Amino acid sequence: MDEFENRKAKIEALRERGIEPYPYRFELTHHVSEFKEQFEALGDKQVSLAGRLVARRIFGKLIFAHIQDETGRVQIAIQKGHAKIGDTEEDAIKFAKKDLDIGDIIGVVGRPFVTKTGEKTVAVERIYLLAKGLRPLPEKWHGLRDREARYRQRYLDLMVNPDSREFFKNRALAISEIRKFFVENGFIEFETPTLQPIYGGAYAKPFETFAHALNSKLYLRISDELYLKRLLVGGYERVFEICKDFRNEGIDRFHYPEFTMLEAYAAYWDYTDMMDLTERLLIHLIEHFDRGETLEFDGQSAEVKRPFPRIKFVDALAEKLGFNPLDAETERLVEAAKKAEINGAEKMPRHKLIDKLFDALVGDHLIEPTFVMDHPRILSPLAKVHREDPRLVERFELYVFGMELANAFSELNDPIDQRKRFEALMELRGQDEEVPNEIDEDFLTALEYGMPPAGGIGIGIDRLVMILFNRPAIRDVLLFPQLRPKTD
RNA sequence: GGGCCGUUAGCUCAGGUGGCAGAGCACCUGAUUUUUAAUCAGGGGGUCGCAGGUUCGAAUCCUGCACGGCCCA
Repeated sequence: MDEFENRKAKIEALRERGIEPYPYRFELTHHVSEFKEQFEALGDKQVSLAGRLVARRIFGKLIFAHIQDETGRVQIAIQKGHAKIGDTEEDAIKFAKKDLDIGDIIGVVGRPFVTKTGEKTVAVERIYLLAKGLRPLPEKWHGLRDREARYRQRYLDLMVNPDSREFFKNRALAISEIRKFFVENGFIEFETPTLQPIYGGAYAKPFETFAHALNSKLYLRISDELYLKRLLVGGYERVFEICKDFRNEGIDRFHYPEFTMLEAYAAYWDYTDMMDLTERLLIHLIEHFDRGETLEFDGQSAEVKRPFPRIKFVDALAEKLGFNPLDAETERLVEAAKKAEINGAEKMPRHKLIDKLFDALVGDHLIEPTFVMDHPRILSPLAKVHREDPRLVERFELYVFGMELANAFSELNDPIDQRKRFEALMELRGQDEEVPNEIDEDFLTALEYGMPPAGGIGIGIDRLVMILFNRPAIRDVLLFPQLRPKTD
């Protein structure tokens, strides 16, 4: 009989003895961390704790075991003549030896005491089975190492790898902290559609679906930009949203088709105000999580100090190329792209060439948080033309450890110019499959009613938590990454 | 899409040149009232990712496929 069958048999045996292996409720007085923190003050007071039985050492008439709850592990001691099964008067020593298994969820009622070796322990008076576990836990010493298993069965990873449990909690706390930061800065969080009839606000291949009730094709959002801007038109002045965006593209260490994005827009701001907000946010998070002045990521380190260095897109690229990319013949850019080992350069539209060249020659090498400013106009159809140079737009991207972490504009609010930019973009359709399916006329109508001048930003939350907590692969910051179905 | 690497017990991993499939943890039986990777004695557990091929004989060599990882596109 294998372990699974063995444990299943125990369920029936327990029920026959009147012990329910899946009862409804248990009254806790303390979590493990509270029990340990309040230990001295507790004196001889009765406590009750619950958690998963994760280790057990049997000495005949005495058993030491550890239970694990969300806050940590604590030792419990079950002594013959002192501990009873549940609410009965039956001695619990044999129950704890034979009926319980490592992996079961149990509750204990008992009193604090310190062992010979000084460990804070619960002397058990009553022990309750709260949920029988049927499967053996992964190895107690090495935990669950296999990456595939950790992704496919994240619950096991969380159960046995404390690092993993801590990280995902921190991710959640970071997102709460980001929300708090924006709210404290006067922003209101709104919810905009995930299903959109026209995908826009970014360049990306969308996921498509069909709504029977509307008899129409819909797309999962690649961005929420055009909806948040409608809210500015409607009269809200500072808006943001943290949501999933979907891009039907490749998966690698830095890209995943379903990712978490923050977008925020502030009326009467320009991109310099957004830069200031971005710096403050990043510094705030680093301080909140006590990460020090130097971030470590994937074997590299970066000093994070205000103000972040600021470089100009065109100047930085021109320096690497030896010529100005804006004036250069396209052939010259193709040649440079080949030299930089960018594949498929011949077929690339000009804007893409410049984008790829920038990443390869400049962006990938920006380790410390750096603002790259004032991009060529063609790359940025939603940004306002630069107030000093009409070939550029007012835009910045924040690069950290070679990754693009944020993207912000002085938002284009001139409806005539916006229409021209969309039309220019539509001419690229066919050349570039990431161009939107059609012009969002309703968005243009909204702009025609007047949108205040505004600064806007998008921040990749997955990447942000990657650098904040030094997790160098995006799958390691996602709880349940998609994998192909496993066959045998 | 291309290159390289991996897949062996529930988990962590060994298994030169082809020759009876192993260890530790976990599990089962017994002993054990201060252990904490408890200890001692004994025991059970395998479609070696899947499918073919070569061979007297394949976990091992070859081919294809699946899944995963890393790098490139």
